[in-house]
Amino acid sequence: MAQRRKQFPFDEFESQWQKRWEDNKTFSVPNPGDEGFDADKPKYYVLDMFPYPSGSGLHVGHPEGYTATDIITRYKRMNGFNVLHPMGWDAFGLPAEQHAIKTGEHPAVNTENNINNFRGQLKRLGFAYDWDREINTTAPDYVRWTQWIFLKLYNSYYNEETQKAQPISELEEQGFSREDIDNRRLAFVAETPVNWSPDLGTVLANEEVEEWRSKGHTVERRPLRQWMLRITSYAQRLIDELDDLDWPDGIKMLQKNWIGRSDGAEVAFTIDGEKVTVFTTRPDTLFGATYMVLAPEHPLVDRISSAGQKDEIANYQKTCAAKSDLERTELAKDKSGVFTGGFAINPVNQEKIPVWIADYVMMSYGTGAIMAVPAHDARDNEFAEKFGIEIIQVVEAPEGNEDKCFTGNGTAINSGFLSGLSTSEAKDKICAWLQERDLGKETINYKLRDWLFSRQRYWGEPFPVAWKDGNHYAIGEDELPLLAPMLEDYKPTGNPEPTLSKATDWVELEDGALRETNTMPQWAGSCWYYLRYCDTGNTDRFISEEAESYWMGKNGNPGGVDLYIGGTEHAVLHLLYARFWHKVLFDLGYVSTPEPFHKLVNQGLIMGEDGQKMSKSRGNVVNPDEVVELYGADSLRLYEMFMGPLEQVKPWSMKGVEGVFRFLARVWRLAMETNQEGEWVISEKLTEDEPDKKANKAVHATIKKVEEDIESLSFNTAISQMMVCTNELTKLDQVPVSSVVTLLQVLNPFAPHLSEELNAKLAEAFDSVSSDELANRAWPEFVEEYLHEDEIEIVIQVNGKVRDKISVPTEANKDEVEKLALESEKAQSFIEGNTIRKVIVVPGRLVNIVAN
RNA sequence: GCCGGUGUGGCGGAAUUGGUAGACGCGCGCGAUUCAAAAUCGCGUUCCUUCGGGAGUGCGGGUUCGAUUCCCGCCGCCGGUACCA
Repeated sequence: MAQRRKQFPFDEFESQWQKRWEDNKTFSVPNPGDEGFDADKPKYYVLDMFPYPSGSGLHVGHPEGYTATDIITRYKRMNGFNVLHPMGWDAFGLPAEQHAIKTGEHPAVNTENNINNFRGQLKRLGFAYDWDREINTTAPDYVRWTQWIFLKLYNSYYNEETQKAQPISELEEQGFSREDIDNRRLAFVAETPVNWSPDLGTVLANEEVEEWRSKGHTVERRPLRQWMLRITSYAQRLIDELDDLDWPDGIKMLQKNWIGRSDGAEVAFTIDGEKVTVFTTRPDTLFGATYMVLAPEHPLVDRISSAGQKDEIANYQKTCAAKSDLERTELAKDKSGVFTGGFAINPVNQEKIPVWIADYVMMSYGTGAIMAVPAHDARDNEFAEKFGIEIIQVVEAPEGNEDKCFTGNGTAINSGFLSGLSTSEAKDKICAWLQERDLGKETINYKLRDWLFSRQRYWGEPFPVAWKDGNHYAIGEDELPLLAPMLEDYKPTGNPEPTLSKATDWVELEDGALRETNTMPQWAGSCWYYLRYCDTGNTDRFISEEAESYWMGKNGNPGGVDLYIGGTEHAVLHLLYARFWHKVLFDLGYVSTPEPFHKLVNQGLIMGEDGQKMSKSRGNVVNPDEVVELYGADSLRLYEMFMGPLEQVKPWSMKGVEGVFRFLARVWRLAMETNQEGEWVISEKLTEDEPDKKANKAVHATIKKVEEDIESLSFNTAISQMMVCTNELTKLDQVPVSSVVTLLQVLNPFAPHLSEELNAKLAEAFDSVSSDELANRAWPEFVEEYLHEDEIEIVIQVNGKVRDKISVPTEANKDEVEKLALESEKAQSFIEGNTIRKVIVVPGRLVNIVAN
């Protein structure tokens, strides 16, 4: 069977250019102090979310973001920036460990294989990464600094007065006890109810639970002693400091909601002389509190429940404890609860109200106790109706509101000294009243919990910590990295005992101390990788001061990573964790900005050809390798950028790939044609004559448009403009070489292989064409004059409807245009019989004649 | 439920501060080239039409000389979150 001739020989030249870039280190960028570093150039740091090198290799979603950053990288380089554009591997993770359990092969081996595969795939797409800066989170020289940063967290506390992290040694100097100090570390041990997954053999962070559950794993709540990171101290800063970031509003909102600030008050009730504090966001409704609810796990439940209720209470507590979170929320829409037999005194009116326990109140939020105001809270209302508890209205809704249970702002009624006040006035007044009597105070609560940081897996960074006599202590920085030992058997223990505990030789230290056997979660490595890229090989520091200050510093910029592109799935995980670590490092003086990522862009998901999410089971997965094989890397890159707006979700189309492939072939044929023997030779149509007006206009309009579109990340419209330009040039009988080369220059960031290849071929044939690589040249400047038209088309509307189009000199003034428009016969035929009321002239666009 | 996003031809998608709706690409149709096909090139392609025009950007209103764009009220789809007091 005859081989179908390729429209252009991408399979021959793409790999050659890739090799050349690699051999010449075309995209390596020196650091301050290095040879070849040009301090006069401004810096630009473009970052991709680095991939987890899975066994299945790259999918089409990866090149979407990576091509976008690649275009920016190449474009910024051409515009005189020192561009940092690195790539690496987020390589700790469960699949490699599962593989080890199955085969007995060390996870590092499997990880290495996967990385080699990923690297090869990325290189075949021609990305302009500085491969000298490649990092791997599992490499000892990386683990070393992850552990080092952990020790910074361990050895710091949050000073509430200065609102920043400070060295723990300050507390030692102030004579705090060991226990107090340990309780204030940013990395600390606590026994709390955690998310334990028996089949994964590890605990999970709140942020991770949903993901694993959706993959079919069970997750249950269980009290365990674990390492935690005090992210809650940063809750307010993590909200406030979002303001100056150039992030999508949606992502900011997601983070804010996740952190979940609510403003309210704590109010002290008394039960049998025992003080019980509740948290409420509506202290103004205190007069409407008709019962109180404690969380089933509330420590006071035992003491206050009456003898007659004890059994029922105990039963209910047992049922709740056995329920998973899922059952307690999604499945249990119905309210349940038990009366304790106890009564609480409402401080504002001394009313005795019944105290219940119910699982709609969570021990982990607020104080684990609420005052229930069934008239103005939907949940309390439902509960009160079910159990027949009194409902007292204390807020009058504004006119027109008919809600059965009004939860908005209104006017206080039946509320003693608050009656008649607006909700916000009443809040202020009651808070002041409570505060005066020492019965309560204004409080802010956050949904955010401290970050559960330990895992029971093998394939993660060990904690640089050991235990002796029940106390933990940090191992010396000089002992880092602390690497996990080889194991015969990587199987989880099946209970919360970490896998590493099997390595008894490793665990037991000479002085009788025992190593911590938990490991860090996969997030640890990604919390600071963007810093390591700045100074990859540094063996003295995680990042040098000079490198940090140049790449991450302000230098007249907003500071931090200038552009960060990745998927939305990390909105509340990686992006929140990394911001937290960065702020700690900032407080301790290691980095120069409070935020790591100045501008964030989320690329939209690429769906399958059927419009469904790509998945193996649906059989709609597109393999990028196959696309490269059939159409070349440039086609894949170009297609993914042409599909639609970067941030939008969009379906794949193989026909669409063919479309951009055809476009590239047209560009190719602008410069090349086949001779009698069927070989590619320089096109006869090319000329070294000066481009005429038409050619200049086409090319310079393209420079302008592509430039604007790259700046706004509107790659799809930039490509469409280049298509227009190519079509225009193709139509010419004589094609000016200089015009073609300029088109190749603006196309280069998008389709680097083809554009370089053609430029090289043209350079051989024409003296006027430089043989310098396009990648190293300056971005062309468009000439405004070439864009100028002598005549422009003006639309003539009558009563807002287009009736005619006329050509007028560009310089024509309003009156002239109006005059010409009124002379239009077509327009007149529509005006006939009516009087002209008004004529609107929009210069350069249209004339609208209003007549009736 | 709440929060966010989104809705434009047969399809992916374009449209400066409100100013020619449908750029560009796909698909489709017709033609050229060819022994034939592929590839390529050219033309056409929102719908309706009595060929004068008329309608049209999820639906219903409003502001305006003029609305895909601004305002009010609905509806659909996608994502996040879910008893957070």
